[in-house]
Amino acid sequence: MPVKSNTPEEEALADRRFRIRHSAAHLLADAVLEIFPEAKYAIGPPVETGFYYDFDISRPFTPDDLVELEAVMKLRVGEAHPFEMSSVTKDEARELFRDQPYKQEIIDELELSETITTCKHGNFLDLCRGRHVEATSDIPAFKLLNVAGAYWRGDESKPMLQRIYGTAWESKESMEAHLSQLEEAGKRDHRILGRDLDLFSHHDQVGSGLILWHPKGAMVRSIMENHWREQHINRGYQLVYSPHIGKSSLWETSGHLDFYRDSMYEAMDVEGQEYYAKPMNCPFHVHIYDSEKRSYRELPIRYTELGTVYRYERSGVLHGMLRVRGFTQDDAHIFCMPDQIEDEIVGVLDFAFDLLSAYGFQEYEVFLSTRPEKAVGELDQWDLATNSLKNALERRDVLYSMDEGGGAFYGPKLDIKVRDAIGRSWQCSTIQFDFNLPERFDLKYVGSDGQQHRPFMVHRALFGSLERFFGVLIEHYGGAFPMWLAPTQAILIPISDRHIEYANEVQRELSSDGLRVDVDIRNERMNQKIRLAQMQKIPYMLIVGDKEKELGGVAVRLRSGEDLGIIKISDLVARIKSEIGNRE
RNA sequence: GCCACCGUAGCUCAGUGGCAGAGCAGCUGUUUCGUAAACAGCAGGUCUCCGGUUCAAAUCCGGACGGUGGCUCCA
Repeated sequence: MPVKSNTPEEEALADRRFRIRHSAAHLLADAVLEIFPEAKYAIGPPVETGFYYDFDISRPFTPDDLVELEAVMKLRVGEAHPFEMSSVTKDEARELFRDQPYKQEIIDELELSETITTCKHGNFLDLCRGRHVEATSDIPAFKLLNVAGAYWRGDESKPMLQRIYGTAWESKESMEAHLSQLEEAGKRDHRILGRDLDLFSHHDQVGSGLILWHPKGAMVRSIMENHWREQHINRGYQLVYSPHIGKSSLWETSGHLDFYRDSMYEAMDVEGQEYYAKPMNCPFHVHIYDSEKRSYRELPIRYTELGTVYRYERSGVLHGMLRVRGFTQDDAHIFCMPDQIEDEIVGVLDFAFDLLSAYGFQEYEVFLSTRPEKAVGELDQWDLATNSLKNALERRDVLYSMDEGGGAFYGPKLDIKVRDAIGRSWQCSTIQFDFNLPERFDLKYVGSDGQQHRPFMVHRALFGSLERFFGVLIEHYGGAFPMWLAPTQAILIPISDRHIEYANEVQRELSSDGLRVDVDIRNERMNQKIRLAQMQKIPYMLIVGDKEKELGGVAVRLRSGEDLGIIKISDLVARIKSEIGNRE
């Protein structure tokens, strides 16, 4: 279920790539200094599929500069300079990099006990802790890709540097494969498919980060929602609904106005009272819990809602459906007793993997985040919660990575990332403990001992948000939704006008079986109709002409291009229904 | 928000100071066709918006809004 750990061969390749990319970064800095001697160089690490290097330079780099820089780098590869590491003292390092303020800053932060190492190739020297290839000639393939601004140390109060991104590989073939994967990812871009398939749009006049769901996108969403709702009811969740706004006192009690205000929209005045658009659903669910005295016999209580929230996101971070300002979380809050926690977590894990696998996700990465420095709640509660997360993962044999100190201030959490059809990871599900809200709202239940107790509270979302998950799905499927999700499952293509009547007849029959079927009655040739259906990625094209009408069937073409020949209507219905049932 | 780039018809894009363009999509007609684009005609624009320079601005300058790639943050 989760991704497997690496074999020794994979580890060796990863190490080689690290060295190649790190070395390529040195070549880049070398080239930049050659062409722009006044440039200050900052840092240049290897990253997942390449490397980057940050520079402070009087004018931004242009695409033409990249071409020139690449040429210098190629020259260095040809010159076959060895990479030579040496150790220096802190004072020597300061002297070597006396004109380089960013290097000085790094040197200042190094402990005295640490060995400071430098790396030299040709005339270029960099502060560097190492792992390179032998010589500049050992970089078989690289390419500079783009330029972007990046804050020094990722801190927006610090100066903005110019970052050059590149990619580097152990062979030309691997690089070509990577570049064509980028191209493939480009073709799957949900923003483009969203328009081409008429799924959703944005409009200037509506506002950035706000989605308009068109009928086809809304059809897919409503199928997802129905399936989701059914699953939740089966698993003992209770559906709730809550409003989109709430009074300031609610957000004061919840603490959102203290801790989350930057992400909330300004208050609106209603008869002298301040109301806020909700950035989260939890305070409402908490009040439903608190609407009567709760007994231990009622627990666990699981409330769930497709709750639409509004969060202020800075304009630069908005991205299609993946990062928006108004979105619908598939939220749930579980209230339970300490001894129920572990089973609840196991239940959520099973649910998450089950739901995600319905969408064709088979590989996951799981991250467990523990207590940060600043946190609320008792230590023993944190331990109990963290251990129950660990135990649940172990009971289900799920491999996971630890993110020590990466939890929220109010509780530890589990995040699940899915791996999509072309190998990219997307954060979806999250399971978070909350020691803060039960305290702030003074939540209680009466235990078997007749005493008042504080319940544990767990937030969880499986899709994360419908907008984001839908965007991921579009890219995962490349727009070709499986039968159960396809907004149009089949399209009838009459060969000439005289076949329209029969096509309509077949459509009525298929529709009465609950299938989503259109008829292309445009005055166009069959080829044109097939072309449109192909581009719309409709699973089944049903061609009807004289032969089909006579035999009482349809000629079936799949979007893969496969021609199934003439099939009887009843057989077709059975076939489609079986695909829907299997979520193929 | 910050850095860079971009904004011309529904979409993709030409047009570097002198009459606003093409392909696809749309509409009308002709055609009635066997597995990825029939043919013809028509229509479609405040060149994102506001201001400035100029005899003259899609084009040059400033600002706003929107988008793209990153940074920070995150569902």
